[in-house]
Amino acid sequence: MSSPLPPRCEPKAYEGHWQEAWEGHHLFQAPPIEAKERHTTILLPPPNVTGTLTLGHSLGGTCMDVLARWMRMRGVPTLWLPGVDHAGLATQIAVRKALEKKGVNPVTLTRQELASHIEEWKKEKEAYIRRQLTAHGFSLDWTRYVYTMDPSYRTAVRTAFIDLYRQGLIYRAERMVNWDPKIRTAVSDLEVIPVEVHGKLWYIRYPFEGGDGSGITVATTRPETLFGDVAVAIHPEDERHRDFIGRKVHLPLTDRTIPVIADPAVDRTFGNGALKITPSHDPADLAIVRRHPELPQRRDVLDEGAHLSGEYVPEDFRGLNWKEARERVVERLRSLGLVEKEEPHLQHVGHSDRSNVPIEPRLSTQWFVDTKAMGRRALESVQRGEIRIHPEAWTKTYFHFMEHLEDWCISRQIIWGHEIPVWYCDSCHTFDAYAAPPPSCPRCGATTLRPDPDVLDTWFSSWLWPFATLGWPEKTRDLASYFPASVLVTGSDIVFFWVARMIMASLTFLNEVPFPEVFLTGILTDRDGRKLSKSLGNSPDPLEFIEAWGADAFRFALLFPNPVEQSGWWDYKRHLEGARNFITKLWNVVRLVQGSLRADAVPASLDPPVAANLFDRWILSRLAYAERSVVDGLEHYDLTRVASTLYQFVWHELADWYLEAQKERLKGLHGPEAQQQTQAVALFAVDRVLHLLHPFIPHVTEELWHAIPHTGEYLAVSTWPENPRAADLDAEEKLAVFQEVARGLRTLSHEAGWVPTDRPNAMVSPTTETARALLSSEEHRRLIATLAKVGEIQITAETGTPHPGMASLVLAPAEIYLARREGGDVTGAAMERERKMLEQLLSRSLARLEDATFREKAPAAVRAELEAKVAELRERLERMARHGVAAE
RNA sequence: GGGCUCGUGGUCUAGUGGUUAUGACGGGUGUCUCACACACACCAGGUCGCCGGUUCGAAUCCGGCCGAGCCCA
Repeated sequence: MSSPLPPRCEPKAYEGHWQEAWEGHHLFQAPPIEAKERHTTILLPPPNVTGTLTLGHSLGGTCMDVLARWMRMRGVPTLWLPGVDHAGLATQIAVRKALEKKGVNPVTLTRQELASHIEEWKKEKEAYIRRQLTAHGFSLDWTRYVYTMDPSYRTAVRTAFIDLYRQGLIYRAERMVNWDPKIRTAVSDLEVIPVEVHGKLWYIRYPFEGGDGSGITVATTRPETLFGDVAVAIHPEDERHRDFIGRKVHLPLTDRTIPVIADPAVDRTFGNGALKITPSHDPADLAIVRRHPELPQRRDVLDEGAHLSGEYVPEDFRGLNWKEARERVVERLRSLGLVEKEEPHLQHVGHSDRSNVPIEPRLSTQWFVDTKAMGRRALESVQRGEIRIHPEAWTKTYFHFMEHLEDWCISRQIIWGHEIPVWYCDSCHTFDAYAAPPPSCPRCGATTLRPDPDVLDTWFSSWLWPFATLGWPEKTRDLASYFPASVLVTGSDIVFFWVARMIMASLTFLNEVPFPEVFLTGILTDRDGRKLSKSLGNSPDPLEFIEAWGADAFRFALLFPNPVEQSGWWDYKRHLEGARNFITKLWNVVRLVQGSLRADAVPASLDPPVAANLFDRWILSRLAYAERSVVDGLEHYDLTRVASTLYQFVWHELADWYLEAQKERLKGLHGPEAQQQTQAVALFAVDRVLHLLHPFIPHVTEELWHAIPHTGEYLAVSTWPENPRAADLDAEEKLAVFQEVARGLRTLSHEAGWVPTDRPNAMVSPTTETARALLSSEEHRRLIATLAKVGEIQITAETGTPHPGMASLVLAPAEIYLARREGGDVTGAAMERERKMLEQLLSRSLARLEDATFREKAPAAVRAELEAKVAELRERLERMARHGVAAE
């Protein structure tokens, strides 16, 4: 027999204890299994070691833990593998910032020194992240922990690169790339965020060569790039400028002339319809010069840090950053009278996701992945249903993205990351990819090979996550048994960054989709709608919530009452209080049952005990319904619905009605036999509900399970109930009547101004067979009286009769009467409310029934149903009328 | 500019052709009833964004409008 539960639920008293016990007993270690054996693998998106976990991680992690624990309880070998991502650029930036704060100038550090600072940072964050994950109670297999820079993971990255390179799917090329001038690296298309900027549009006159000062006026938002202009372009059919085609204009502030050309890509509605062409600093301009081979194809005037530089820039402008340069250029043009007008201009300027500075389009030599073929396969695998995305609406977005996929720029000019495994030979001017540093050039034998100085985009390592974590390219046992994964749960913000690329990688390297199901959660934001992030400093630390409310309440609060897919502001207080209150309710439910157990109480078995009375039958029926609903919800990843079902069941069925009704029997007030029977059913219900809730709130359920009779060591690995039982409709119908009568009496009592201790006497006259049978039981009558806080309930066969001195209410199954309070007035408000509603309903129903087309076209069943309803309403209203509540 | 979502009581939300429109929070009133005031009981609060269509019947299906959000240019 267990010791009594403390009156209050104190998560701190047991959460850590169970976390240690679970891990100490290796409950979450995935067992070795055969290649095709049934299993569940859940992919934990590896958090970045850049920082620590945010609420978004808590949400996703909770969803995953629910699935993992559920499957484990069903006896399925389950792998949920933890790990962290080195997050190259993000981490490098974070460490540099931290160093600057400490007064260290990161620029003075060598590559090695900076790397060791980053390594130190990583160790610290890694430990904290692990603490955070553990504190949530996540059932991760820590024996398989992976870091994306582990030696084996390095091998995977290198193998993937070389493989694609050999197939010609990775290539090196000079392209217009998105250049981050602050960090001085290329970034991929996905890392460019369009930002609305209130800029200006300058109208600048480019005078005709040798002319009278007249010229063509171009409109530009970037006057500082003027030195890189190679032409002025107009639309070939633009009447305003057509005559100028072929003429030359003087490029202001220089001694050069450039031609006026015609190109259909020019937007006639922008400015005056004349466009300055700067091929080195604008992708659209580059496209135009490619169609005009007679023009210079390249004329760089901005360096890697977005400063004016190079031979085309006049001496006194060199070295200015783009902002200063813009001012200086405009000023000079103005003094020359070449600025015709300037107007405010709202534009979208691409900003770097990482450093938040405007992206400079820049011609640069980079490494790319050719995504055409793999993108197509990844698209088709979803089209064919080999991968299903939830919520389904995302499928369309995925298709749209995959249909417009561009090649992926994977080289980054930073130090933190996986090196590009390519070496250059300066003597024979060749390069190649190698698995290990080559001692000499295989072509010319030179021993002075130079490694590529760049590193790979972090996503080039994380896209291998589903299999690199299992040992690929080695043919490991884990890879054979636990790949592919069963499900991926992640935020909808990385569908393109990560999900799409993992699908491409798995199809490319293993010829298989990485997971059949993708479950996307919403993105939690702050009150202003900004995504929670460590760098913005707007994300609370999950540990704070766990500390204050307990891990279980925190987990439950993330899933309930709002749907997991919902993005937006998470109302902490409201959610956490609700979850805590629910857990307290559960605690007290178990405490009541446990506190009244007889010494002979035995653990619940898998089969339900024999029901001794109506309430037993009813709760077993409701429990069976809850179980079916929970399994159905879990199978459809509808975790919020499951949480809600369990909330309703525990609170409003088990606690509010079953335990209230059975309390006396449970406590032995009706003899040992009744007590024993009731306790068997109560224990069964409690045992079941603890199982059902365990995936959601593992700690408190484990704690409570150990406080009641149980078999087995841990609830975490106890057997999930899988024997669906049918509903007991007869019991449900009877209980509905029971509840209606009890509620009616409460309403009357409250209305008459009675307080619970008054116990006014009541009278009930049943009007249906069910009600008559139900109320013929002395025990039922007594229970209704107890639950409704009334005194004696007298049964009368008389109906439709007002009793002097009593307030009455006409319900469907019965008419109820309650003694009036001395001096209290009886308004009859409840009856009046009811009557109004019924009359409304009646007139609406009659209108439909009298409609000729309805009678002609509606199905017979619908008609019959409506007719029955009308008859019932009429009958009830008539009885009400006899109670003195006349129809208007 | 293109694409995708979504508009249901004060707030959040369930509900894909016939229901007395679900629940939670919040609000009001009463109660410390021996598991729980982190509770119990009762009550108030909705023309389901607007207009039109389909249908015997629309919160639900279709079209338009208005509004909000997300993604991609």
